[in-house]
Amino acid sequence: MSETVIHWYRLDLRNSDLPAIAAAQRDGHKVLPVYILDDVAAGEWRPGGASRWWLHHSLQALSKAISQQGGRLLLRRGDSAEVLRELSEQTGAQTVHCTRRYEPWAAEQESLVRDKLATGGVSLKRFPGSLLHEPGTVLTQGGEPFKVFTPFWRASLRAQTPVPVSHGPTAWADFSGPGDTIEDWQLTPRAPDWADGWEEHWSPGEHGAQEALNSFLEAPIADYAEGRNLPAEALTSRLSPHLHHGEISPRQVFAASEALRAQRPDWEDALRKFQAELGWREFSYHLLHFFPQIPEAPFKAAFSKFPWAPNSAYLEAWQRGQTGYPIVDAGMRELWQTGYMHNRVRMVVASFLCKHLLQHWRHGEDWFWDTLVDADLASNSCSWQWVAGSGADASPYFRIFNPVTQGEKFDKQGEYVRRWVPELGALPDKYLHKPWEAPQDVLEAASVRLGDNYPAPIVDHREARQSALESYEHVKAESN
DNA sequence: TTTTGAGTTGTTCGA
DNA sequence: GTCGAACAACTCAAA
Repeated sequence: MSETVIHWYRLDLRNSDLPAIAAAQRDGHKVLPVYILDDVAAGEWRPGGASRWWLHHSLQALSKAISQQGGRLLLRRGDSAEVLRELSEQTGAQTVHCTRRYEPWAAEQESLVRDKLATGGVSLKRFPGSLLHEPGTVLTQGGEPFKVFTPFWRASLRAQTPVPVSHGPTAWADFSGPGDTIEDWQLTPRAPDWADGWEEHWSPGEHGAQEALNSFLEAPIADYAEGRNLPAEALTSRLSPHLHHGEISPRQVFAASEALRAQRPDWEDALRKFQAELGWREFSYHLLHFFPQIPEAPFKAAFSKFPWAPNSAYLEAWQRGQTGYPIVDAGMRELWQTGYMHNRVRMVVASFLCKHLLQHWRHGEDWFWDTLVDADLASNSCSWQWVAGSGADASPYFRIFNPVTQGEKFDKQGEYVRRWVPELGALPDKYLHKPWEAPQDVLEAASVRLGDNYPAPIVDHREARQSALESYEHVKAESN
């Protein structure tokens, strides 16, 4: 008689390349799938608004896929350890499987669950599945964690090539006990529904993830090396929310890119660059594992003395896309309207918040956490620290993005700015990224009234750059 | 242990 | 308009 194993779904919302499920199949067990909404355990880092919208749709997709295979995804809310204990009691399951997570709170949660289950003689088995290499397996020759990306990624590429595990259809267990419906959880916004229309931008779920990968590798990859910097173009993979929720695994993405690399030597450069983006995700998780303070405190201690200049009006102008710098405002509005922002623009807006406005990177981290559909603790916190200069292998302090130059370089025709900042739509290209330099008659012809229907720049670039450089001098003095 | 080479994504200035 | 150098010095990783 086959045993029942509980699969505790978390950020592994798929049914392929899932070692935890593969193991249950191998042993001939039936699988009872459960997802538990446990906001208390996650605390401050429970999913933000945009992520909850994604989670809602991703769980719907997973639930549908499992039903089509004759199973039922059980939804429960509450303390994970308690829910799992109760379920194992009700079903007689001796084992709970899960895919390992690496956030400090989640690692802690796994220990608590393991201990609680153990009191009833039930064991928790944790499996890999969300990374190419488990943290701790890629180390320097001295056995230390890498703190620089390039050597880390080179060592990762030298390590055994990660290959997806294949498994067949799962034998889902019957269970008729009570469960919530996804609607009960009210994960999507109402009044106002700020996510209205997002279904047009995204297809959450395993199927959507595979489609995104396939269509990316079919064509956009060819121009990726350069094209990935152009925010108006659809030349990035947009896989980040799928990867975050585990609808596709990095091993599947890596394997697909390796297969293509063997076929298309002319895409070598583009594919290597794309793989390196998976590398940054790996590096962030690796850093979070070894330095669990990263979401809260500067990686470089000297930065705890950085003279941030809190200013809620600046912060709010940035959040609302009202800084008067078109490329910054376009990015912040894309974020608010779609739950996403192009990578190039993320760097520009982040640099602007930290360096031009001298607002603490944690404000940016919090805002992105709430508004991004791909909000991921590891990537988000490591990337904010990278921009701020306080992180591992961080951007040098004197690297301060000029929002005008960035706009003119990567959004030459102004297509991106016009899409998200329509009030500037009629300005000629020449002034689109710096409307304050346009002659009065040009502004009038374009119906742009600075300080009225579009803000004047809230800070002067040259002055802001100067004071940022001076602030960093302060950090340097502190570290001596 | 010491030394050496290298380090995601930029900007500004002056020739 | 284009190009190279300076920016400022430090830490990391490997030889």
